[in-house]
Amino acid sequence: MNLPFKALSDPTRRKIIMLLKEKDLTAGEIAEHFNMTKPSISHHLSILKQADLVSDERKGQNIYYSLNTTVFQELINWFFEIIDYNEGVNRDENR
Amino acid sequence: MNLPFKALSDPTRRKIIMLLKEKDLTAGEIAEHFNMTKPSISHHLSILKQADLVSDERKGQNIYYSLNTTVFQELINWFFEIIDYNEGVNRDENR
DNA sequence: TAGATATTTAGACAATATTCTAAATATCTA
DNA sequence: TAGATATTTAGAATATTGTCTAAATATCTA
Repeated sequence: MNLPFKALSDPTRRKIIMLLKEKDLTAGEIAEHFNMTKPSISHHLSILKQADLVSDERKGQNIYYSLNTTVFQELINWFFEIIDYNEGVNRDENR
Repeated sequence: MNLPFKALSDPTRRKIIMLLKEKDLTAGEIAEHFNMTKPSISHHLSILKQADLVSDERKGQNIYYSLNTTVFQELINWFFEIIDYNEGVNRDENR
């Protein structure tokens, strides 16, 4: 749970996530949205990948990035725990 | 939205949140749970406070810290947007 | 009011993170 | 296979963050 939180702590990476929410994009297309070099964006993508928040797939010369919703679900569960949301969720208290 | 994400990126601060989820605690009681000096914990508390994730209230010599669920709700909404959860939420698509 | 307790503030230092340029790797196409 | 395009890797510079010690502030009580 540490890597995803670290990954989300940077605004550039959160913006990348917002872009990928709309549709899958190549590393180059992502870079176009930022005032930053491609190696820097590549580094951010690598951190998102390590955190398992995105996945990548090469198609010819391009590498397409896409969102990995699984870890986001886990994060949402973490937050629910904080605010003690427990309707419909398996919890000892409900048994 | 930047401060809360930054605040949550540190494991010590997330552990503090987990402690406060159970009950309000003084700065000293919080510090007892960590292998770290009190000034360091105080600094972490200050970051959580700036991010509006916790609030503090002095009672005599002690300062009690407690969780501020509002910002957590906003964070959950941010995550819902990512995974495109939109039941019961006001969205253009539903109009 | 002096001393004890709880906590924060200030300032320094080391560890991490972000960004850059230059170079390397992978793939496509003429 | 040579050159073009897309992307990553390596390494360095700078900025930010986390932690510490020492000192300051606030409150309580004898």
